[in-house]
Amino acid sequence: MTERETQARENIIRQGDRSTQCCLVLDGLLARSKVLIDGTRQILSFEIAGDIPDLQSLHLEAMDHELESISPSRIAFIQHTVLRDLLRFHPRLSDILWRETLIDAPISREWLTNVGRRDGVQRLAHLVIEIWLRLKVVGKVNAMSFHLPITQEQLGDAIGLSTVHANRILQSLREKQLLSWDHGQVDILNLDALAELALFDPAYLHLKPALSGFAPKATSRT
Amino acid sequence: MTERETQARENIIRQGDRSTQCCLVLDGLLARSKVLIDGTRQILSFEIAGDIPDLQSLHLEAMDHELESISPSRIAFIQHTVLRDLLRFHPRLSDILWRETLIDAPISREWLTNVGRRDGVQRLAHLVIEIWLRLKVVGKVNAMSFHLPITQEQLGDAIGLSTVHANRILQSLREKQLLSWDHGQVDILNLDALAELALFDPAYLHLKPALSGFAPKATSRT
DNA sequence: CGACGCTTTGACCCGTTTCAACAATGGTGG
DNA sequence: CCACCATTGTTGAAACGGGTCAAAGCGTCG
Repeated sequence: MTERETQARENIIRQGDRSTQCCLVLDGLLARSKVLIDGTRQILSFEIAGDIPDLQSLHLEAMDHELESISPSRIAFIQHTVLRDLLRFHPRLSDILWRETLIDAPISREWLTNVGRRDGVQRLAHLVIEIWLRLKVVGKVNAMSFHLPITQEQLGDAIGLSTVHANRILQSLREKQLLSWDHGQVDILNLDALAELALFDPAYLHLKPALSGFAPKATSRT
Repeated sequence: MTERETQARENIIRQGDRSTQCCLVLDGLLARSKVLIDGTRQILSFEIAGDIPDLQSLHLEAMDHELESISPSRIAFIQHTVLRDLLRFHPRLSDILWRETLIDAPISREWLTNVGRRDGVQRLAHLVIEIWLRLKVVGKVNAMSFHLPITQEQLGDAIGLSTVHANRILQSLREKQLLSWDHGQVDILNLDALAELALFDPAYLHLKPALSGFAPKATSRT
């Protein structure tokens, strides 16, 4: 097991790579993304402390997407062989890691729904709440504020919008007094309104109930 | 283990359900989908013979999406308890099933990219090729033709478009002589052109190389 | 035959993209 | 310490893709 510091915008794993190790995010912010031949990019997820973005490489041969650092980060690498030995003798751990990889898919599906069926304002609101919740679970939020050092271009790539439009949507949410976003410092000013606007339902994150601490108004009357 | 025949448009598993069993598609066509509070729907994936759509329920408590039959289908149910007993004594099987669940995420990510970064024509082309390839692997295609009995409303829900626009895009692909689509009978008339148009790269399906039998022109010159 | 579900069409509207320019910021080297 | 350059954020105008609504074809089945 080795540890490493990355700079911002560093490529960690490339599409097509055949990994012999998994990486664990200790601190910082990474993103997984797909780059199409025409150069357009879709960010698939953000990876924060505690995430193991490429755990899938344990069973899938080639990486099907890129993994890059957004901000300077600290990551640990664990050899597949080591991990496999561990799993052989600790079946419980196997289940835990299996569950871990399972949560990838629900999040991707929610993002798919986000991009496919919500408009720009909703998409941004939804993303903000997701990140806030996930950061909260690992203790990286300060009440309603957190640090998300992404550019508006990256924001657009995450929610399937152009940079310019991402900017305009940010402004509209600021005008509505729903959030502030300045130099990567995000502040949720009205969580309930934001959640209702985004049609946010935290179920897809599969958090332990106690950790969620957030019962969205919008979905409680089903 | 029990077996069951479903009709078309039957709900198999509901969002929020806590399953005690997994289902295996023996024949037919199912879809997973999310329904937002405002009634809009996003289809997340199509499930064909050989798929185990809710294998995730083995480790995740509640379902985060719906599972419905599109056409009359045959499905088998296996109790979690039975499966868990099996896994305890056959660690190899555990790995195989783990790998199976892992492929969910890449497909969702590709769909996310599809909806987020491709235009309508590309989205439809991409979907058609994916289904064709997956059906081919399980021997359900006849050369370049296959059966995909979905309505244009469902098609729109899958690629994040309105029904009307899905219709118009279908027409444009027909006019370009790229495919024909009549009463659920799909015929790919020009695979290469379709793949290039869609920027299709089959890597995300994680098929064994021999099974793919398809090296898209568009990506081979990277 | 009539009803129903699905496909197709037209017209109009709106969200989003694109392009281009400009402002703010921060870092670099002279 | 300042001039310069590269990023990033912001704005406006015009164009376009896709959405919406409503009505009309079409096929199938009881």
